[in-house]
Amino acid sequence: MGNFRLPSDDLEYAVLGELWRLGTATVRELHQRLGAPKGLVYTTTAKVVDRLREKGLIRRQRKGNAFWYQPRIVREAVERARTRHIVARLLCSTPRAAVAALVEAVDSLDPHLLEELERAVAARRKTRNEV
Amino acid sequence: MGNFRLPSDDLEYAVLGELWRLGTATVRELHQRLGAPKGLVYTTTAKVVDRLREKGLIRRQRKGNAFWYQPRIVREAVERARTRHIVARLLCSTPRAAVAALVEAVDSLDPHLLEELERAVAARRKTRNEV
DNA sequence: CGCACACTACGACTGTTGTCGTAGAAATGC
DNA sequence: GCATTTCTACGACAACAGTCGTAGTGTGCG
Repeated sequence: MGNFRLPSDDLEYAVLGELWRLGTATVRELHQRLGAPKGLVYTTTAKVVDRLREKGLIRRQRKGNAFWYQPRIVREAVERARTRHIVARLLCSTPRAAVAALVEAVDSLDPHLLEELERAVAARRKTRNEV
Repeated sequence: MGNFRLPSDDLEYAVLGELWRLGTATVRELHQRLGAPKGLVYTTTAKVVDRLREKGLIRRQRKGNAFWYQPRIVREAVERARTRHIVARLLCSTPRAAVAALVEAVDSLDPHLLEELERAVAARRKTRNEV
């Protein structure tokens, strides 16, 4: 896996996420799914795509007159790294309180996810015990 | 609670967190605890403190020739808002996978926190059932 | 008094992201 | 062939955080 910088903010992640979902897409498709609904102009989306390419996160191939873009790295690796980074920052000061805030945030965002969280914790503990 | 913008990045949060911990502090104290260990110069810390004040997050009082700073808002409110914001961004694309990544991140950061997380989830569920 | 030291104020620069505009190249339609 | 559309390339700007330097204003000590 080559060098890459993690994208740091929302729009870049949204575009990358969409590319992971679609597998392959043109700027126009990404723009229609992401930029346009947010009221952005085409070139804004194009710029974001371009910067993702500069960062080595996606690659492209000429297809006709346009380019087709696709992710260059597997989703899981990036999301894990990103999540770890964010969680580390979240928990660094007062871990216990932060964990509680985290649970509360998940629940208030979508109560279903609290059950999901519970399952994930249980699964993780099981994995840990097995190994 | 007046208007304020959430601080967005690490150093600002670190300073704010330290102020919450200490209750009251001068720039020099904050610098000795945070800036100096990171190799920053005094004025860098001072600037961060100043920007926190611009954002309405802390206030100050003259004491002799220096200022004493203290938080203007309660820790919990800010941390909850911050956590919710971050978690929302984390979970927006693929919630289930993101929850798993989150659990993994917590565990890999500090295994003790996995148990803490489990307790927090249980506590949250209980609260929810009672209410 | 005069010098050294500490504190604040403030400007400046860099890097990053979001945002857009313009310009040029390529394809398409008539 | 020419006009319109569709891409890409790229420069530009604002906002923001981190970072530092300089200048001014004190306080205190010899």
